[in-house]
Amino acid sequence: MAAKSFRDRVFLLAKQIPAGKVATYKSLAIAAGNPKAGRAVGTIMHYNDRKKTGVPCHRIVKSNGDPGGYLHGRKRKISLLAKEGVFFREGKIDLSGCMHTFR
DNA sequence: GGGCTGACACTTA
DNA sequence: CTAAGTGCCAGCC
Repeated sequence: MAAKSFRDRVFLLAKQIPAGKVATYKSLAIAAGNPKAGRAVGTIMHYNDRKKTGVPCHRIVKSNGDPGGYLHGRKRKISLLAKEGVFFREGKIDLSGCMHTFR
């Protein structure tokens, strides 16, 4: 029962992200196999929340360090990340020390 | 099956 | 540096 769609791969990768770390939509898209599917990753997350998939979608941020969006509210996402140990830089996420690398 | 939408990324001004 | 526009992809109706 291998992954069927892009969506499945993205979720599996997102689940691998440990607390206190974050991955960019771009990184996820690349890890999933499509470096240009950054927008698709965001779309997928929007139609699938943590309650349904069990994926910590709040750990996914934009490539420029911006928190991006969240179906519960961007502020909620920032709060969760901060509690998990992610460092923030003037409202932006410190990717320099929290960017998770897939392998 | 086709068309619209969208939690992005990149380039140019 | 910021702002705006364009291009990309997958998912959903």
